Amino acid sequence: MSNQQTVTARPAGRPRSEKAEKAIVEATLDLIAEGMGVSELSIEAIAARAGVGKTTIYRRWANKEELVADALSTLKRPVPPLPGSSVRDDLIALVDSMGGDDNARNRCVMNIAMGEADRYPSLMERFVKRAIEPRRQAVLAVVERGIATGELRSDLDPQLALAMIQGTMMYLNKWGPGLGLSLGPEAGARVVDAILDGLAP
Amino acid sequence: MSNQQTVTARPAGRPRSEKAEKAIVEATLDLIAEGMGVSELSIEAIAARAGVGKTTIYRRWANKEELVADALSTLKRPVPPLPGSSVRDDLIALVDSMGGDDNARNRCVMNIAMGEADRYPSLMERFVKRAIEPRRQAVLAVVERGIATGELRSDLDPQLALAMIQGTMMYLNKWGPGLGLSLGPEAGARVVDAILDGLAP
Amino acid sequence: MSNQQTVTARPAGRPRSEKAEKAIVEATLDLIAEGMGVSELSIEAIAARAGVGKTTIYRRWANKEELVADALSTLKRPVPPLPGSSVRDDLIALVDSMGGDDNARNRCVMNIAMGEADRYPSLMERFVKRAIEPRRQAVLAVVERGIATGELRSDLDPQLALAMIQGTMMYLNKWGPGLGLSLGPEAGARVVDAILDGLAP
Amino acid sequence: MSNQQTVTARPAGRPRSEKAEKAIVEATLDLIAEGMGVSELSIEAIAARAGVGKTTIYRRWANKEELVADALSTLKRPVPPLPGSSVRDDLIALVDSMGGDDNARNRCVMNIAMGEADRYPSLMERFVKRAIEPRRQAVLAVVERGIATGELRSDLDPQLALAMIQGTMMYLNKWGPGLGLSLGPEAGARVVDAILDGLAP
DNA sequence: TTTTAATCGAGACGGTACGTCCAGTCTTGTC
DNA sequence: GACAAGACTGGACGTACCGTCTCGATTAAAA
Repeated sequence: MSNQQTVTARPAGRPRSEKAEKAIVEATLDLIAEGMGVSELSIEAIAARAGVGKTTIYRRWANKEELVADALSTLKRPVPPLPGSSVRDDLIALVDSMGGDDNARNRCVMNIAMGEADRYPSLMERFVKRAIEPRRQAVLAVVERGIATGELRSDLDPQLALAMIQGTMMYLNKWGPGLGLSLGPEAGARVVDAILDGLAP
Repeated sequence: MSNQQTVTARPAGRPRSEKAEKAIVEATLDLIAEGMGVSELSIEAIAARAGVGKTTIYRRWANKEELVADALSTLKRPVPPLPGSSVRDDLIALVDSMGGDDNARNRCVMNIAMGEADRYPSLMERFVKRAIEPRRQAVLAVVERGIATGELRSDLDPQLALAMIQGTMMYLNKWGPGLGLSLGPEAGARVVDAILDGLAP
Repeated sequence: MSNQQTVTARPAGRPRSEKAEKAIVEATLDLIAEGMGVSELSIEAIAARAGVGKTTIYRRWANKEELVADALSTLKRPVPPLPGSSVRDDLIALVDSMGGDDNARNRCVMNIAMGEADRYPSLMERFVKRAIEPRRQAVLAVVERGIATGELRSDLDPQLALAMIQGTMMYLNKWGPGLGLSLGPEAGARVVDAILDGLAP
Repeated sequence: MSNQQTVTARPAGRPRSEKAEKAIVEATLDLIAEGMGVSELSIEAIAARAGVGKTTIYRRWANKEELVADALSTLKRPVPPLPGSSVRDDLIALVDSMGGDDNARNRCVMNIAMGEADRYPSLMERFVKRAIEPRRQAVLAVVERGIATGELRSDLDPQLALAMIQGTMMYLNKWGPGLGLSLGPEAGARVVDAILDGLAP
């Protein structure tokens, strides 16, 4: 008689609440944004803030790191569209998109997360894969195209170029404010020019 | 006549044991080196490892961060002696001294610490002051001297140059190994040359 | 219609484990019986002995006194059945039941507890209410019945009589052994007779 | 030659300060009188209150019990002078002297001490010897004299009589207030008469 | 007068237990 | 079954005292 059969068999029982999931992720990001570091973060605090039982969290994530990694992934900024007019313009676009974030919470969370990333192996792994790697690939592509078009030196090691570009950006991101160097909208061009031209006269 | 007067009057009571202090710091570094992150680190474990009462720790440091900051400070690598022959040689010396550390434990601890640093405000502050800032000053001095002697472009923003040099080094330090770029002895020159010459042909 | 309503609504969440509660009380009594005084008793030792987390203890009792008071209450010896044949027989029954306790642990615990009782106000209060007062009431009833039936002097102050009976018993209980006066089975009658007849010829 | 010889050779070095000793005992009694039980009492608190180093306490007493026992001994009330006119008068004098104490602190301390006494073996032993036993001997002497003079029954067991007298007094001392029975000046006679006459008509 | 030696106060030492907090798991009744 | 609520064991937290141990400074008899 009843041979009703879905392809991906919907499991019996009450389905998991998407609302709860969203509330948990939001609560996690809120708490991080409020200055709570990843290790100060407590599952209990997240559950309370999200109005959710601890079980509901542990049913979805094995531990805090998994949860935080997932939560941060929801913030990953997509690589910005590149004008493509020149290597310089593309890099400026990338630098600018890195520095500014309209959403204060997101920037705050990203900064905190970056700092803690390498203490939490699985967080690191996931976070790198979803948020860092795509950006790296984009920069790498620009560099390689530049070498091909002759805009960049032909003997350049792409990885080293990458290190210069991203390292400088990250350094400024982290220490810049304390040095009177902000990554404001007009600063992108200056930074990119310095990298392109080098220090020697 | 005898108005002899000690400058800093020794406080009453039994003086604090330097041996205990040393044991605590060593235990802390050992545990960090064994892979225990700063937040996994427990005062009780440190006390047990050091063969010391918890009180003896709390008498000296208000909390874990203070202790870790102090412990890390004992590892601060001195800025290497600079040859002074040229900006290039000086920078190579600085880059090389950053990459390598004979003591495996120290390198391990430093790496872990750097990663966690900005999650612990006071740790950060102290650590920066004692271990980062001296190095920054050294690089800055080299850059400024280079501008003065004409070895570097005269229109260079010293802070921006700093960001390029240190940012690149830190990036390579952190991500380099995973990219096939090690900061080995011969690599220093390549990196410094790339920075000095820039990416443009 | 269906306005069915339980009087005391069962609270949400997992109910407290009766097994744990029992284990805690037993562990407490065991430790006291093993000679540990109330103040030597440590919550940690109780938790370990009971195989229970400290939290589980603190969830139920605010502090050591509350726990000990409750634990002792479980030992309260019921007032023995009184023959009722005469005041003398009833008092002998009461005196006898006080002296002997088949359960060595219980006697030990009671003795220790009695000694410490008045140092712990709340312990005292609870312990008196549950273990002392019923006995007092029983003696008082016997005395008052004796006055009514003419077995005791009609001008007797019942409270004073009570003091004589129980004070003498307690004194013997505490100091008797050191004076060659035990409250053995045959002794009850002698004591009661002395109290009834007075010291005067 | 040097035949100089003191009987009790005064030891070399600075003699112990009597002032410190007195201050320690006073501080101990003060703290007990302020409601601190013997086990709540801390050596550190005593030292602080007495303005004395902990060493100075431990040099004189091996532990808290020894100190408390000694401190209480300084409060021992002497057995009152007995009129000697009759057993009844003597007992009344004894009962009265037990109930009242001009010094509120002393009474308070005694009450607390009595309650805790048997939890601290050495305290108990010393306290009994110095404060309880003399009184017991006095009562015993009165009883034995009474038997000899015929004021008391000739077949009386002196120890049992003792138990009745002191047990009743102690019971009233402890529980009396809560029962509306105080050991005030006029009450002594009533109590003694009840004991002497017995409960039977 | 100068030792010499035991005392003093202060306070650090290695420990034990405190009462709190949270992790990660388990157990209810309801949806 | 998933859900919230909340109990469970376990373990680190930072505090308070324990009884012991240095310290430099007194203090008084012996040399």
